[in-house]
Amino acid sequence: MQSEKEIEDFILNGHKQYLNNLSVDCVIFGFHDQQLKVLLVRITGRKDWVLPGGHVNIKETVDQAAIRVLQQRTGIDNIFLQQFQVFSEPDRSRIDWLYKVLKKYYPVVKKDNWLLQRFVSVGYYALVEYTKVTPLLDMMSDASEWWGLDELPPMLMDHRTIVNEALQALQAGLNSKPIGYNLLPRKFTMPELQSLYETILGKKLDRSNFSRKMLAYEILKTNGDTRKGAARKAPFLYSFDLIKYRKALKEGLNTGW
Amino acid sequence: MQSEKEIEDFILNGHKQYLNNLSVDCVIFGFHDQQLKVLLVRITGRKDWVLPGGHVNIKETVDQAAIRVLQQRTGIDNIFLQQFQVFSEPDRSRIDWLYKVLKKYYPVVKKDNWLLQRFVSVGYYALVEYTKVTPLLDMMSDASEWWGLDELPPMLMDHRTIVNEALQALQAGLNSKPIGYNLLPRKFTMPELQSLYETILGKKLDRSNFSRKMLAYEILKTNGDTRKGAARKAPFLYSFDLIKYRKALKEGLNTGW
DNA sequence: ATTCAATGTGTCATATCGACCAAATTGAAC
DNA sequence: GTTCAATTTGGTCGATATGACACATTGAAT
Repeated sequence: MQSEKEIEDFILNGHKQYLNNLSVDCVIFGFHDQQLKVLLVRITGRKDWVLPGGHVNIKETVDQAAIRVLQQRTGIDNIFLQQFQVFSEPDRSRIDWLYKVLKKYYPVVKKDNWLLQRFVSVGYYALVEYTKVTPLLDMMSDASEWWGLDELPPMLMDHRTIVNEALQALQAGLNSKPIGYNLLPRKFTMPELQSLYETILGKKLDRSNFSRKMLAYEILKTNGDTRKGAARKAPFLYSFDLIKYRKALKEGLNTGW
Repeated sequence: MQSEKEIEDFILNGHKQYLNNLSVDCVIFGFHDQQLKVLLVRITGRKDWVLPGGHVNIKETVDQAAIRVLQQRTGIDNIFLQQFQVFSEPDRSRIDWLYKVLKKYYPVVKKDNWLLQRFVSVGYYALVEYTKVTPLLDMMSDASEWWGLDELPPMLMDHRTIVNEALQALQAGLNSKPIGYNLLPRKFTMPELQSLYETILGKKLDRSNFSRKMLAYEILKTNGDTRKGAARKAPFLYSFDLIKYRKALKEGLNTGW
């Protein structure tokens, strides 16, 4: 993926190719086993985890930088992502720590290296279909795994905060962003959709009423196929009617006024 | 406010004191004559207008930079402000244009000056009480005025876009941010509050139902004082019950779920 | 006294909500 | 094959909220 030579070049000459004080961090959400998960990365030889992130090329927008990072991490194109907040505490970068890590890879690195400056980070949350992701590594990381939101490992810098804020943004966008569409497989059952809503909102919803409401929006379509395989009634398979779905989201799925 | 010497120092040495690729732009909203207004600034000797903005000091957060800009522009402390989006098109900065303007002030400026780099800007919207604002100038601007949203003057770079996005963020936050509180004077009448809602939402609301609903939230308090001065029944003066108001906003003023 | 807008209250049809029940359907157990 | 358990799906119903009006009253200015 990245050669030693490329990394060396990145460390030494990255300041010419990337914006020097700006980075992106991505909270990648997936949904599995009725749980929201986030994809985290472990720095090679370290025990703490970080969010997948990266720098902004001088020729690209911040959104494009985030898309690039996500593509490199998950192997997926066309990921839904949403900018939600800028994180800019002057001392958020843990420069002393980063210096040690860098020095391990590239012993002659100097203290005035561009990577050891202060970085302001643009926070994104991304939604992916859990099963489609193959967590990928690069030379700076030796692990890339899904973690349940309730059992997150120790995370570096302010990354834990970023996850929390991302979750809030996700909750806030439930009725106006295509969250169901991007987090579920193309075909899904009503109970699966409900379970997604329940985990994001953190509360139980009435099964019967939920179904009625979703169907009333007319954003779902089905051809009558069912998901068999268990000793119970086989639930119908639905998929989103994208045209109507997008239209409905523009108005917002609920609120008056 | 700023001496020639200070400006010269800013141009020549600002790159040591401020982040080199990051700025803030503020859409300052006020409410007057039943209209939303934004405070714009005209560059000295130019006819186009820009949003009040500024650079981020290496020791401050982006929020603090925005607060500083707002304070310098309006003379008000404790302004409510809300980050809403990052603007990062690589060519948004109109560097050629900026070069000409700079050169006018400071003829020996060079093309590699830090101000002529690409800037990513964090967009904020701010809410102020219209009457409390005294638009202030600095040496780079020769006018600072309120403009109605329907009659904005030509604006430089992507600032018109930023205003549009800010308005959408404002609308989206109407039920969860203290918008009424920050845009209206401390005491206000029910018709004034309704008019604010109507202009932000861009539609008429039923008077009777609006009043009933607002009072039902129990976020308003009154001591029975009225606003006299017109040939009609004097409307009651209300103010927000901050404790209940904040609590209500946390839940959101409307939606189910 | 007259005018005018603000306010308070009421109604009424309709929509929505939440809670609950009944019917239908599936694989598994026997 | 029949029965059973689990779960989906659809229907009911009362309580509540909404939106659109109507009507009476108030109080300040002139």
